[in-house]
Amino acid sequence: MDPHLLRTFTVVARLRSFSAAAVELGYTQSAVSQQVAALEADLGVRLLDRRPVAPTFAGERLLTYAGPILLRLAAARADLARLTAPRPGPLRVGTTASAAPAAAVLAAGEAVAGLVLRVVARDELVRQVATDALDLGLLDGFSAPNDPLPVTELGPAEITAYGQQPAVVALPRTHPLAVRSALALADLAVARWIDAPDVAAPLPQLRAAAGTDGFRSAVRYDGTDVAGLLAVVAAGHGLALLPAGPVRAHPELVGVDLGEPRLVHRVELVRPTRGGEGSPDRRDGRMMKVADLPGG
Amino acid sequence: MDPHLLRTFTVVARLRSFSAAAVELGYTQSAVSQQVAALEADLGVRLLDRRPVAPTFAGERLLTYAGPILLRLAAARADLARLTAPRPGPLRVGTTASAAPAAAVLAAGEAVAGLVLRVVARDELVRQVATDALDLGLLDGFSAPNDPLPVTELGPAEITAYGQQPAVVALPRTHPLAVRSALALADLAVARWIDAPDVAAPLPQLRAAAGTDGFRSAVRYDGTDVAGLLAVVAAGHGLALLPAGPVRAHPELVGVDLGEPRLVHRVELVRPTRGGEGSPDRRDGRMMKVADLPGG
DNA sequence: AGACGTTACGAAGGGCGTAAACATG
DNA sequence: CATGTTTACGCCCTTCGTAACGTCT
Repeated sequence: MDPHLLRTFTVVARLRSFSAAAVELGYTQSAVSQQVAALEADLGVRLLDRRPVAPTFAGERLLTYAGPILLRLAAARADLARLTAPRPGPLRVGTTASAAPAAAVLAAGEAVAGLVLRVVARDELVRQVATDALDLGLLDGFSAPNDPLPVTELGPAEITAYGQQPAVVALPRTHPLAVRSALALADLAVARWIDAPDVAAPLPQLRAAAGTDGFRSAVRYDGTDVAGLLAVVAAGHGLALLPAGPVRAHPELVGVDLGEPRLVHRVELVRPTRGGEGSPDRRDGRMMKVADLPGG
Repeated sequence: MDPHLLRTFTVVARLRSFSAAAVELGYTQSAVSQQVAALEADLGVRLLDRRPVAPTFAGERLLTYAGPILLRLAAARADLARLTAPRPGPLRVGTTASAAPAAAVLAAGEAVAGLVLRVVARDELVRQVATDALDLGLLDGFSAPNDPLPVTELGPAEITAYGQQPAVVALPRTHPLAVRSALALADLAVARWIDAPDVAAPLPQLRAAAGTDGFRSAVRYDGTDVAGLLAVVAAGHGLALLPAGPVRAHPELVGVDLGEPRLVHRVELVRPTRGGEGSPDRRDGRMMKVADLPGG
């Protein structure tokens, strides 16, 4: 299973075309055809249906492996390259949207020879730090207090807690529950929620944390900015679990604390391991107490 | 970065000899030398010191990537092979030592055309299920209630909660704390502990969960059986955090519940994904409520 | 001198491109 | 018939083994 073939296969599957893949990869169409045939012969399974081109079931399955494998290969190469020649140029910091305020603070302290701040999606962030497209990443998410965020490990990367703040249920001031001082998550399962996976706590995670079904939503918010979502909540379209900071700063909203299970909004720092050897035991290193962040 | 070269490199690094690696891999010494040279040329770094043969710093680094990459490649191949031809023969169930009782129960229900029960280490278990050396695995560990155990993902494997039981602090009956009905983990940081990472909750995990240092130990227990460790605790060598079942069954020991942070002993079922496509969202699927197991 | 890794060289195999054949709508 | 994939074939490059050559103890 040559990574070369694997890569070609993934491109063909993505573009759903041998010829388009050939162009993207700089091969002839014939070569691509041969590579796919070779991979299929090696594995003894048909991976792609032709005309129209689409992955078979086995092909879909292989795709779930191929991505991580190719990513790790790239990460390994990038890591070794970093060891030999230190990169010149500005510090490239990546951040997920909701961690951007934390990134700004961090960058203010570190900025020396220029700075590039780039807002990227969660998966992209880890990928880019691993492949040396970023020097540093800030990742946000929701978890139990002092619990690490789930991050797919790609090699010896250091992931350290950077800060956390309480997560609160965002409610319009006029909402009947807005007067309460605390709310149990399970009691909110029947409420109407806004599905905003990139900003608020994802609804599946709420279901898991509460151990119940529910948390249904009629409104989906696909943006990455808090301000927009806050407006949607204020308009009464539904609830959302958000970092306390921005909710409390909004004039028309109330942020109500969660009783058990408590959740926090957490920011973690991702960076390539520098001095030490091997990957640190993530479980040990990350469940420590961390300073609470002030603003969102 | 051909996996072939990667594999050769890891073998040379492990055996610390080009010639021995050549024998193990079925190549000539010359070929091994050329492969290593090719890999070094490709990456632009010296990976091995010669005479004596030992990985350089960059080599050590590469080794941390190579293992997972080669494992995933093997897992992918095994997975696709499983899709095409269903394996004949007995059901091969692997289990970590402390999950063996659960495995026995499970096996009793499933046994049809023979059964092989194999006790293996934690890492081996996941590895063997991924590479189709096992059909099924039972994995144990300690975590917060209803929290998944941390398992390195190797592909679309289904990891489901199988059961859990409270974790208790094992104390000799004569111990001053044995009369308490519950104990806070943080208060036990100064006690003497037994370091038994394969049976009891690992001390680093306790430190992490309590958010404090401490949990020092003078005695280490390297076995995988609970009975032996229970005897060591009964002899007064120190404390250990263990599943409630076996502790309560021991005549000379008392098991005291934990206050916050509460911990449970958990058993999870690992098996290759059957019908569905892609890997299920682990975070969603696994934080569900699970039945409590009776015995340990 | 002996053990072990490297280098030189020739043979076999694999992989790519060109071009012709083939399938599908 | 047009578009797009596969097959045939020749060339080149890679990689292995044999064997001669360093080099360290």
